[in-house]
Amino acid sequence: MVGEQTPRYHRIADDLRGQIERGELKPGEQLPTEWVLTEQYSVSRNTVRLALRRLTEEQLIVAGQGRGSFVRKRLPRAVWDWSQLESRSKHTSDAKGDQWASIVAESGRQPRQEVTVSIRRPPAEVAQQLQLDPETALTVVRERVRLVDNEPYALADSYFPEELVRGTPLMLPEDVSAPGGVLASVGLIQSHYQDEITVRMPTRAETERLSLPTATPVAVHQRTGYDSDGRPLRVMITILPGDRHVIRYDVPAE
Amino acid sequence: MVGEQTPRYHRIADDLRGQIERGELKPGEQLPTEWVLTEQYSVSRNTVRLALRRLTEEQLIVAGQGRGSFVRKRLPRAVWDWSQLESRSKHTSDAKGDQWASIVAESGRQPRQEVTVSIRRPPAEVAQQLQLDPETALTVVRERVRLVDNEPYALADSYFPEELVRGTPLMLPEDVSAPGGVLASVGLIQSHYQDEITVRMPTRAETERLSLPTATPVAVHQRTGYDSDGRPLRVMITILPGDRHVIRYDVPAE
DNA sequence: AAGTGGTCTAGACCACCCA
DNA sequence: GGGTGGTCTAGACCACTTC
Repeated sequence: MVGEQTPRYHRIADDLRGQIERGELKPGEQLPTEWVLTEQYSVSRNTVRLALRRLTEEQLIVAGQGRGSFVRKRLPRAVWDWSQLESRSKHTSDAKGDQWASIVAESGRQPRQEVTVSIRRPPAEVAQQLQLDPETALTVVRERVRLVDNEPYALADSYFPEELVRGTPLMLPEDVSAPGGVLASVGLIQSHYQDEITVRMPTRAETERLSLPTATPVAVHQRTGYDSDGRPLRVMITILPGDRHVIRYDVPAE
Repeated sequence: MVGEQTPRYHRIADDLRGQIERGELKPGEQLPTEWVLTEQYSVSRNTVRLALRRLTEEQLIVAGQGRGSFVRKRLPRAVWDWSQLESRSKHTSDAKGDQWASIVAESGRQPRQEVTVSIRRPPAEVAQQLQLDPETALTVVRERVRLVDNEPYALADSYFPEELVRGTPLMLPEDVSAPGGVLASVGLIQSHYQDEITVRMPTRAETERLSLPTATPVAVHQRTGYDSDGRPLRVMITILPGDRHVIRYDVPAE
């Protein structure tokens, strides 16, 4: 009853995927319930669930306990231009808030940030980037949840060496975005960034904080800012859900 | 028998994850078989499989039919510096091959590329980037599989407007990497790139071509090259498995 | 041939959402 | 309260790897 060429749940997934791609199942529309699919395909419920899991992993559907499974709405992705973000000249016309908030506001949606500030020993990776001793050094950590229309959109955690920002407004749990970045407001000028982007599945904590659908990968964007002497001033780690973001860079060829 | 606070398979996954993180299960080591885990935790095999699937999605283990489940070896990720890649000045000492091949060779491993060339109508997204009519335009497509020690590592597909490269060596299915990039060798100078990075789960075709473990996300890196007049010359789309790569950029702050 | 993970069945109760 | 997906059981046979 089992061994054909391809597993049954593959073929069920292929069939449903085709219906979605051909538009017979439209974005936002509810799929048949698992029980109905069980009857339609004459298989057990577990087999149906394997097929649905496959589609979930492909970002085609989302399931909610007690609600049903739905064809996923493809939101337009937000574009973050990291070669422009935090550029001083781009902020002359917009002294309040950062580029992210501006972009969101322009598209008619409500940006908001929740900020918490603490002083902590940094994670090993951050300590290395900041050239600090991971055993003894302290960092001021600004953890931000960026929300659009009250939906969590990204996590952005910044780490500053504690000695650099002691006694500055950076240590207040408020939105201190400013022209040239928050560091410029306390007299520290970043002249150069190094960005590193990695891709992975989210941790469970990130899944919760970002309300991520199952099997949504995230980009981890780590930006280290240096002053003109090459001294690291800050590490910012941004968690960008893959379904909501495009990362852009403009690069001169020489 | 069921409803505690957290599902059983969560706690089994947490337990095994802890063993891996504490080093009690070492990279490369085989996990107990599903049958043994069934007895150890006094649960059914399906519950064990749910726990193992969780760890698979977190990239901690890999399973092979007929072989067993193993703690994943964390390969050092390859760093691609896209603000340096294809820079002409960086190639003076290395006339043969691109920066990617150089980096791999320096780490003592064998780089190799498989190239196939065809002339095709471009996908809609590429046509838009190249400012071509998707109905009529033709592009020369160079599809590359980049391998390290004969293991597939990344896919890199380049699209050139057919009229720009007609009759040049670009249309030969050989490795034509050259100082300043392949386009420079036929007299076309890219003065500026626009890069866009997105994150998603791989398609089934990509999973096969890259031999990806289950639930490995990929970064899609799309680079559009422009000449000094702002005319697009090329689109390169690179598929980077998340477990093997770091994308790096150096960005001047102003 | 033995052992492993992959697929599949036919049930059951639980947790959550919505009318 | 009724319906949905989430978790779980106790079996079975298949496909692949290894010996």
